[in-house]
Order: sequence, then C-alpha cells, then structure tokens
Amino acid sequence: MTLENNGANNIDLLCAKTRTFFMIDSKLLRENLSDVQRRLTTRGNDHDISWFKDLDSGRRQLLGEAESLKAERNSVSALIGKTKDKSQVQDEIVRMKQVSNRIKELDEELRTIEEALTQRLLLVPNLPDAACPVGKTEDDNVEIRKWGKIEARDYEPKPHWDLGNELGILDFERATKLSGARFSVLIGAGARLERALINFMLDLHTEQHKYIEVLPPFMVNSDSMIGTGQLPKFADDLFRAEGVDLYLIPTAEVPVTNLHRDEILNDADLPICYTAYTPCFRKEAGSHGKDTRGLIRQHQFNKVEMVKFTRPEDSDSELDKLLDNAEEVLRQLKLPYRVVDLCTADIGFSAARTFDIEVWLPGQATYREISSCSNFRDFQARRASIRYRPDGGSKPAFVHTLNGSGLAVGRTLLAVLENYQQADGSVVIPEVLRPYMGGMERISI
RNA sequence: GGAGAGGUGACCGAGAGGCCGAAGGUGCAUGAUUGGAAAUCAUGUGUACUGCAAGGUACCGGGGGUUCGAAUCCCCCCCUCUCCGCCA
Repeated sequence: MTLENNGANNIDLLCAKTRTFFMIDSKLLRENLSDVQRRLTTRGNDHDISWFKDLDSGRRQLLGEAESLKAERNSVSALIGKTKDKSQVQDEIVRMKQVSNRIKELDEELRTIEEALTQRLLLVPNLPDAACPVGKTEDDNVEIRKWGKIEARDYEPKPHWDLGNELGILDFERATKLSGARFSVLIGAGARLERALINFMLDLHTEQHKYIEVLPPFMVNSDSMIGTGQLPKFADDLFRAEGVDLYLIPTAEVPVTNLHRDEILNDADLPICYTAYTPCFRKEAGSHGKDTRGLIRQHQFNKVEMVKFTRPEDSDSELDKLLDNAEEVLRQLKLPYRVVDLCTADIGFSAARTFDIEVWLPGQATYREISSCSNFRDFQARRASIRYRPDGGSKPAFVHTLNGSGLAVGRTLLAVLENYQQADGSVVIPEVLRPYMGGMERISI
C-alpha cells in the first residue's frame, strides 16, 4: 500500500487534530489580526490571513451549538438512566435520538471548518521578531561583525573542486555514476578530514559548551516534519520513502526538536541543549543551475546541529550563546567569517530571528553561509506541543526552541581546503584537527 | 513473516454500558506535628477548547459504528511486549 492510497493530503490533518490547534496564539489572531497581518507582510510575499475571522467565528458558533446540545443530551441521558420504568421516558428517548442526529451533523460541519482552519494555519509562517531588521530582499540583511584576516596570496587560489580533484580526495564524477548530480565521494584523507571535522565539532560542543550529544534516526514521520515546520508547505524539498510515512531528514533539527514533542518539561531542566551529528537530505527543488559545482549544494551532506529548549524569557540570550558556540568552531579552525542578521524577507518559515554565519572562500572570493542560528520562539513548540511548567507549579506554557548549525560539515571541509591551500596545491591541516587526523599535518598530491 | 498478550492520569494499576475525568496506590504540593528531619495525619493534585461569569464540552492508543447514554459492546488501523522464524 502506498501513502497516496492512504490519502497523503490528510496526513497533516490527522495529527494536527490531536494537537494544539493554533500555530499562532488564537487570542493574538482574534484581537490583533491586523497587527499580525502587518508583521507577516514584512516577510514579503502574500500572507493573507483575512480568512481567519470568518472561519474562527464560524467554528465558535458551531461549537457552542453542538456543545449545548451535548450538555442537554448528557443531562437527559442521566435522567433516563436513573428511571427504572423506561416507558415513562419513552418521549425523551425519542427526542434524544433526534438530538444525537443533529449533534452528528453539527460535528461533521465542525470537522470540516476545523480542517479548513488548520490547513490554512499550518501554512502561516512565524511572526518576525520586533528586533529582526525589516527588509525586502537578502540585500537588506545586516552584517554585524567580521572575524579573522583574509590572507593576501601571491598566487591564484583554486576552488575546492579543483583542489580536491587534484589531491585525489574528492570525486564528483564517480558520485554522479552512483547517484547523479549533487552528490560527492570523499576518499582517503578527504574522508578522514570530514570525519575529523564531525568529531572535532561534537567534542567542542559536548565538552566545552556542555551540550548533550544525540544520535537520532535519519528518517522521521510526518508528525515530526509538521512539528518543526517542514510540512505541509515544503514537501517538495523532502525525500520521502515509498509506502511508509517516513521522510529523510533535511536537518537534525527535525528529530532532535521532536524528541520532546507532546511532552511537558521540568522547569528545572531548562534550558536543554543538544548537539547532534546527522547526514541531511534535501531535494533542492527550485535551485536548478545554482551552485552546480562543488560541495556547496548537495542532496546529501553532513551537519552538526545544536538545538535548545528554553524558557521564553531566556531565548534571546540563549540565541546569542548558540551563535557564539557556532562561531567558536570557525575561530578554532582559524577560518575568517562574518555574521549576518537576516532581515524579515530572508528568515525561514518557522524562524522569528536568524543570524547566518558566512565563511570566507578564497577560491571563489566570497563569503558563503556555513551556519544558520535561529530563534523559533513558541512557533515550533505550539506545532509540536512542547511545554514546561513554570516554577513547577502553574499551568503548562510553551517553551521556546532554537537551533543552529555548528557547523555544516561539507561546507567546513571545503572552507578548510580553500583557506589552507598552499601555492604548490597541497593543503595544510588546521592544528585543532590534527589529533583527529592521526597527526597528519598536510595533504599533498 | 507466524503465534500470543496488551495500550487507562506524572507513574503503577482497578474499572467490563448510566452513580466514571475515572477506585486504590506511588509520587508531588500545602498544612498539622518536630529543635530540624524521617515517619504519621489532613487537604489538594490532568489537559485542551468554549463562555463576561457560573459553568459547559471533549479526551481512557487512533478512526468509525451500535445506543437515549460507551473507557466499557462491534469493526478497521497504529503501536508496545513475549515466543518462534529471518536478518545487519
């Protein structure tokens, strides 16, 4: 049986129904719809939410009607139950039968309107933070700092695909034979370097930054994808397994954030900080012709991710720390980078605020994204129902979730190749990686 | 893949058509007791939606059905466990 036969279109509805209904606070939507609309508009594109008012009031009216009938049925049924001689309540029994039928109709209408509402709400992106710079395109992103010195060279630096090919550590042609475009094979010291980077990053985050290491499944179900915001909107970007409700993860953010889906966390345990190495799988639909050469844009790449669950009041400062933890990887590798504050038009669907870290690539004489650190506030927490009990006592409240790459490993490897290349075509191994490379100091032809 | 057992609140566990949002226990919270603690006793202790409020509604793995009324009966699905088989 295939997913299609199960009604793939209903997947999101099936699970959304069992979960918190509103991706954005319903009170906020009711009372400040125009304000919400205005903030969404700063993202660019159309995010019309004018449909909310009618669907919501329609829902509430139906709900009120259905519930008062149910209340009547409950009380009359209780009466019927207490009456020994059923002939005395025959009229009530007949009347309640009619009431039950009406309830069924109303429930059906309610289900329809709630499905419509949920469908639409799932497609509404997060509200950008007040602090997020307002902009219309990525050109409006704000560079907030630079680190490291860009070396002047007396030779023409090569792009990593030439370096990797000449060193025999990177093979795109054979990858094409195996899997097609946008795949790569690392060989020998290249494979070792990738593994060294993964281990270096994980050790840094666990030992110095005190994250808990997680090795999650690389395939997850649609509930998980909805929880973090990949579904239903970005189904085209995901690889899906045939015949089962499983997707290859596009980032460790998905399984790691969903670790606590449908849970109420202990206040005292927050913030919870995880780091995870996983491969990531992306279709890269709609990016044909972009970054076709090299390791920049692959269908499969390795990434070390950091994920945090925090109290709402702590998420801003935790984002600063997360960003600094990601930057630390580059500082230890001595790779020049800059940090960019993404504007409202450039932040992702689920994000309220995002800082990108861009590493310097001498082979291409440009900065390229190597990490993206975001605060999702309660957006994912609502979708995935991840809560905590403030001070242990009162009502459960949504946590804030954050995550960031720490770092994209393939891009780090290419940054190392390009930045550490020598005039003779060899590549020096960054000092912090040498213990992970069996002491190797240089990759030569 | 075959056979069996089972999914109930933070946890264990009873309930087998109405008196069940759900006994009892554990845990937790508050109070009493104490110099302080342990023990003991008392009280309290789910979530969501909806309503100005009182309140109402829903939820016992998920979906559907029977019934005036379903945690409880029927059907379908999912998951977990045990045994057998197969396999990294």
